[in-house]
Amino acid sequence: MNTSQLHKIGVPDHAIVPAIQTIQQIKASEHGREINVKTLLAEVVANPAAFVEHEFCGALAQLLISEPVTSKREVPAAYKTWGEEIDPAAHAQMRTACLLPMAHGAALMPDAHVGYGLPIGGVLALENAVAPYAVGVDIACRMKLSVLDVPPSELSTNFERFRHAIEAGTRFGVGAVHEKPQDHAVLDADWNITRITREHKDKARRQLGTSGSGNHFVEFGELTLAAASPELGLEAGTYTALLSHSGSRGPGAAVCDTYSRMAQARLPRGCEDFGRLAWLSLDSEAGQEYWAAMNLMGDFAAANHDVIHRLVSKKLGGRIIAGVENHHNFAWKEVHFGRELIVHRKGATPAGQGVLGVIPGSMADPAFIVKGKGVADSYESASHGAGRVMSRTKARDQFNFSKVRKELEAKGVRVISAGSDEVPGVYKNILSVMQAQSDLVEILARFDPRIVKMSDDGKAED
DNA sequence: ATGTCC
Repeated sequence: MNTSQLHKIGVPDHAIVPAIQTIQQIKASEHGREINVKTLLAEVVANPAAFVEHEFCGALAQLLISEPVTSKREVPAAYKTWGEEIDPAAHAQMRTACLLPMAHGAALMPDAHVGYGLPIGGVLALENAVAPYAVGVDIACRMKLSVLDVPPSELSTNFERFRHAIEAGTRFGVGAVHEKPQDHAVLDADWNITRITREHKDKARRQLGTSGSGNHFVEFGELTLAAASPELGLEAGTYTALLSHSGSRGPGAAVCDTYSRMAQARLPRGCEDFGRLAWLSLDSEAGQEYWAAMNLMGDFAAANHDVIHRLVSKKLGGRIIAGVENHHNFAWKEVHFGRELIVHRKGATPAGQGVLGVIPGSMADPAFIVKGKGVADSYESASHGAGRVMSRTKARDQFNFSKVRKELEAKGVRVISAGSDEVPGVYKNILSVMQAQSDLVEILARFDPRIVKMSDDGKAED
């Protein structure tokens, strides 16, 4: 039996080596070949007390019984909150996260709402451990904005040209792929670092350049700079820009699922009820594997946006003259308060001193290019958007998209497609959210959406 | 947010 088979029958990390030694002793013994070691070890794991006198399994059983209890923190780590009117359930999730044994601290962004394990809009700093659901299902869900050398006046006069560029350049929906697979250097990376990335490489190839579902979008809009920006390399003025919101699609979801299951199965005694907040030590093999796979998914998600922008700008016949991009579901090794920490941002924008990012509002409201101020208490983070105020199911009951579409057209926003669960009314006011984090980020430019495409299957969660 | 092997 190998390590992963032993994990599968419930042998904890610290008992793997003794378990292998036990198997070797059994196999070397007189009747060893007649014994089904897998069944035997499973019985020992299930009820170690019954095996303490066992000829071969006694030592292993004793080790399993004396398995140390890992204590939750007695007092939760502190976290600071930006913004008002955050769901008490999101605060409850954050307090639970702050009880993790290796929690250093956390922060809640003004767009926070309930998610699996950690709230979306949550920042969590752990010591030497990574929690897959504190990164999120969509590993490296991210934003990319490209400024194009196309006059912005075209946005209102030439809808068909922009619509065609989006429709031809990307694909929407759960499971969406490009019929003609695209290529990118990320496919030359080593996808054999883990079994799950190896098995998803072909799907990654087919999904390069796709936008998925839920809150993901591709849109054209008008970018306004009130002043020249040396950071962006642009003069004051208005520009046509392309903005996309997508992530690591199927491969990233598979990585999260695989390693979160593994982490949950290995929660130590005393910590079983952390559920989806389960973590992997970076000293463990599984932790190292997740870290490597997560980083590959970061590169894949960036490549995904690269391909979207390459294809859409080519179909449009425009040239990219400037741009900004950032992950907002990811974990980084960073130094804060003089310590190296694993900073998880799940629906949070990196906002270190001088770091650029994009924070979108909704299809009817502006997105902002921001520059971080490096505030320590937020672990140098900001929100990743406006934040939902309404569940998707409630939104689908409450809104009729064809009616909303007309209202949006009156405001100068043309929607190619979208679901009723993504109408502007399901989001907080982005201007209030930006106000609530004005100490965290400075606004460099404003992007007003004009031509929007989202998935219309409206089934996914963010 | 994903895809249909808990």
